[in-house]
Amino acid sequence: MTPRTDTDDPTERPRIPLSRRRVLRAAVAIADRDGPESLTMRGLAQELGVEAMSLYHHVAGKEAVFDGTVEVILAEIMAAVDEVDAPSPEDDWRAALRARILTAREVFLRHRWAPQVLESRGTTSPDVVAYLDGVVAILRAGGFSFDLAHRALHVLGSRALGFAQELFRPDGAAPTANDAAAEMERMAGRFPNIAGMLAAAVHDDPDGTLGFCDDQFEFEFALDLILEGLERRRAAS
Amino acid sequence: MTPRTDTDDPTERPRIPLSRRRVLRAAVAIADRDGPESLTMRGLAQELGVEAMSLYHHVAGKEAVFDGTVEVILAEIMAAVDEVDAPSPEDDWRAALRARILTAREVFLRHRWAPQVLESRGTTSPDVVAYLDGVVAILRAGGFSFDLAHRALHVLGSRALGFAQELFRPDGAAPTANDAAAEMERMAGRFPNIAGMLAAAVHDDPDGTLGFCDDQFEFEFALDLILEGLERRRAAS
DNA sequence: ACCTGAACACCGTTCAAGT
DNA sequence: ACCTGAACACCGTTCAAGT
Repeated sequence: MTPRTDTDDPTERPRIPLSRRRVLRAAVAIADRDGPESLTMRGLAQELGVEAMSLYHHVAGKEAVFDGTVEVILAEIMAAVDEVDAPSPEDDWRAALRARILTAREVFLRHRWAPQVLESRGTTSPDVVAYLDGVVAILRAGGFSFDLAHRALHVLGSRALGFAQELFRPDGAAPTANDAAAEMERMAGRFPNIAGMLAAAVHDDPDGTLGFCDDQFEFEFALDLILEGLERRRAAS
Repeated sequence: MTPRTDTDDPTERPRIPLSRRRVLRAAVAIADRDGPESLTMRGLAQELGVEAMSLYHHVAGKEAVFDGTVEVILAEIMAAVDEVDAPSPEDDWRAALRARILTAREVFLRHRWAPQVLESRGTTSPDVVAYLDGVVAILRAGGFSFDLAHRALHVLGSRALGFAQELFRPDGAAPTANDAAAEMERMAGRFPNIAGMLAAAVHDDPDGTLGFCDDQFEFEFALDLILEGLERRRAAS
């Protein structure tokens, strides 16, 4: 007898042995498709054609799986920032840092669930530290003291990794223009200033193709404002 | 027979009827004490001396409970900002906004779990919109166009509510000075720039009483940098 | 060494029944 | 109207057993 089994069924793929790497990649795939709240050990096992208990030979538990997905995302970021060609930080630290951050951002745009999972981790992963080490390297090359670089990390916060807290999230409701108009009417009473802001934005973009906010534009506006403030303090120091 | 039961046991408090308000206050109390991950419907019921199923007469389910805790926190913030006496925004929008934000921050410092729960809500609660309406009101009084006010909300992000993404969270490990030194040694190899930054910070604060970061100082530094950048753009507009 | 089935101790929630 | 007990359909995880 050959060691191969199930030869009668050609649809059965030869079994690839389970590994930590395969488990984590499957976890990222599930989060990409259904969101992180849909990630269960049983579902993850099913995705891999295996029983749930087999996972525990490769990861410590569910929390370790989430830690692992952050690892995968950060690795993707590190690979991306390594390839981008930006000005040397000695010549133009702002352009160098800007390029790094916007490159990292692209990865998070492909994995929109990742910020929430990253923030939910109790402790700072070494991969995040490694990424931030590169940020500090750029600042140092640009003439920052360690102290001012430290300030800079705090000012940037999650923006250093390319994402920002959005307090204003799309409602998802208001599918028709009429609903939107009714919603606006209601808001004008309770929230006159927000309503005025919304009206002004709609005026600038009458088709509303962008929705209320162009996230990329807002992100870059905020980033440039911060980089300018940091450069001002660096020059004064 | 009187309707009162259990008169034999004087420790049994007369039963206060359950209400949405009581349920949500108990939920906040549990989150304050044990963290939001420890909040379960069964535990919440026990805290209220009731069966789990009774809760469903006052809240739709667990997600509604979390929505409700955000409501409670935002109400606390609104009460706090109403009482603070700050410069009129017409005279000094920066001072007025700064005072509002630092007041909101105090509430989050009393409920450190709240940012994560607030961010986990899929949609923007009306209470957050009400708070931001006040922020926009200050900006408008300070001479901002609706458009620039919109930019400002995005730049501030969660900082408008008084909290910021901290990517660098205290490890909790390294309880002894020796452990910390060993940790530093290890970091110097993999993360030379972060390690240098850490060393510089320790040098400035040899007792290490503040830990690595003085959060309040960093928050205000970042806030002031942003307010300055916004004022510059307002003046130029 | 790697995988599994059955079981345990939890969850949120439904439902029919009590008062 | 408000509360409850039993039950259902899930979880993550342990353990002893298989190969």
